[in-house]
Amino acid sequence: MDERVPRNFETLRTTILERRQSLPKRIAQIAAYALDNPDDIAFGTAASIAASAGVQPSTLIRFAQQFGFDGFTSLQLVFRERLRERNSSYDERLAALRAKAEEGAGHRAIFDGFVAAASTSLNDISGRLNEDHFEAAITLLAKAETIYVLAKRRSYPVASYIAYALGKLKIRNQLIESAAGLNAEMISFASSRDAVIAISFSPYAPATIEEARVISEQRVPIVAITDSSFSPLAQFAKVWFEVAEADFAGFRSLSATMALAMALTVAVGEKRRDTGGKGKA
Amino acid sequence: MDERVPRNFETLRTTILERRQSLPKRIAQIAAYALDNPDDIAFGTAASIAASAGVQPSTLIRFAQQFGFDGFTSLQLVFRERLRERNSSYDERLAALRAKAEEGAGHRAIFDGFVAAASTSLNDISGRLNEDHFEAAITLLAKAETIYVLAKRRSYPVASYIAYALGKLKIRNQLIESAAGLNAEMISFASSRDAVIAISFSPYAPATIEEARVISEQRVPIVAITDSSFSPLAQFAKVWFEVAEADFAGFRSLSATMALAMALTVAVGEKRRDTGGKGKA
DNA sequence: GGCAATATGAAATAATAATTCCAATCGATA
DNA sequence: TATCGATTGGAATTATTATTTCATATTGCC
Repeated sequence: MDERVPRNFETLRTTILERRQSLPKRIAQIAAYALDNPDDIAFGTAASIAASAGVQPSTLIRFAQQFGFDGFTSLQLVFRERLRERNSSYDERLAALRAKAEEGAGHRAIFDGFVAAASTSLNDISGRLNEDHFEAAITLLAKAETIYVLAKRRSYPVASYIAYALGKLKIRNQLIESAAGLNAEMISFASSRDAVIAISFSPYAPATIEEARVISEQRVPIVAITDSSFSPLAQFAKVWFEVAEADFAGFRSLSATMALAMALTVAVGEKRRDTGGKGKA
Repeated sequence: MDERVPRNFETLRTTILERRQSLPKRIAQIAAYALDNPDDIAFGTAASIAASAGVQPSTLIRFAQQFGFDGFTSLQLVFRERLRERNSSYDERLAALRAKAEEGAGHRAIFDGFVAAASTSLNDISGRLNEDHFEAAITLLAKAETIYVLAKRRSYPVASYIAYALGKLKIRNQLIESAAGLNAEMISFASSRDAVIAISFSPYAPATIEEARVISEQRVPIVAITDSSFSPLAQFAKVWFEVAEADFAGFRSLSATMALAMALTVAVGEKRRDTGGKGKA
């Protein structure tokens, strides 16, 4: 009999499929599990995998031996190698986009650069959102009578979209935008029954920070979206989110911030509907 | 001080980079190794990693503790999780996000939904951009003395970002935004030596359409970003782009539009620099 | 230059995990 | 249905690996 040890995942896979019919019941069970959950094999321990697959650890070892390995450990190496090698197509594509963009191949490259930056940012935030903070922010905002939205300059587009969406959801809101002197007055109306969404990224617009400070002194709770824990916004905020946006050509993406902002807004709208109407519960 | 344990790789990475300067020598050595060889951390044993990084295993554990983990094992989990996630292909991940979002599993699902919508839109536009149109638009805008930016409601955030970016690039521009009656007057100043970027999606804001009509009658060339060839904007435009944004919970993403807008803006800036300054060549 | 606090190395120990072993069960065959 | 060989479960054993400890070195500070 041909007693080659499958050195790579594909060979192993083929071998397993070939012999599938003639395998003992429990061994076949593991075989199926292994092909369905290769990541678990790569990371798990013999005991944990065996439990997930519904067999005994010893059976797992028999499975490995059946296919010419000398134990579970060497079988596992194949599954780990696979993970190392299989560089995700997504990241490759992104890297390619970025590379093309960076070598400056015309205007198309600029476009690719911005698409790549946006994708990267989204990808990033998707794994990074702190759910507790998210829930806390929603709860806080859902209770507010009026939601003030505070952002300048680069962050202003996000604020204006939040204001638009809040309006559509019939949630009372006030955009604090004007570069003129009306802000101070607007802010002075805010009370602890209201709430603020403040957005600012480095270099932080001084006006945003100052207004956030004033408003926090009025005991209005603040939800901040910013870019690091050292952000001056963070210290005034009840809840804050760290969003790392990738940049291109000196302009940072807004896609992650936008996605977070939209999610917050819609979630607040939903929560209000559930708890029956606006204002403090 | 807020001593959160970085639960995902990106957060950890950021934290490491932030503290890099203040870390003890050997710890820093491991930090560098970890960021350079994340796969090794994911798969190796404490001893093997320590050897590769040129330190003692105990130092590796101290490194983990320094960052809030209770030992090497829990640190390693972060590196493993990263591999797991990286490895699912882009489309798989998107599908998973969307599925989770659609089965309505709480607020987190809302967030996932918006991230998925944004990613989808970006993915879409990336393969779809017409390069000739793109070049034409850039040429047209680069020649303009003043670039007027025209958008309301949902599209307004994009317009405001364009205006911000144009400003940063020192390109004269005028945002036509006010809901009050000043727009007509503003528009009346525009001439054929200027240009317009107009953005509108169904349901098209009547004001945008009307203003586009008027301005096109003044022979001001228009670059439009809209959502279909039936868009009333398209008929007034010299060049127009079709952008299909995915939506979630009734709110469409803006990510593709944003990326296109940024690319246009920056490309125009670049073209102007190349052809020596602003205005008509 | 001396002292305290911090960092490091190396080995001992504790924990965890893989493997082996043996008894029990199952299944085919006569 | 009795029997043999193959298969399986579960605990015992062995191995590997993480963690702790403690002595030593280094650094920062007065």
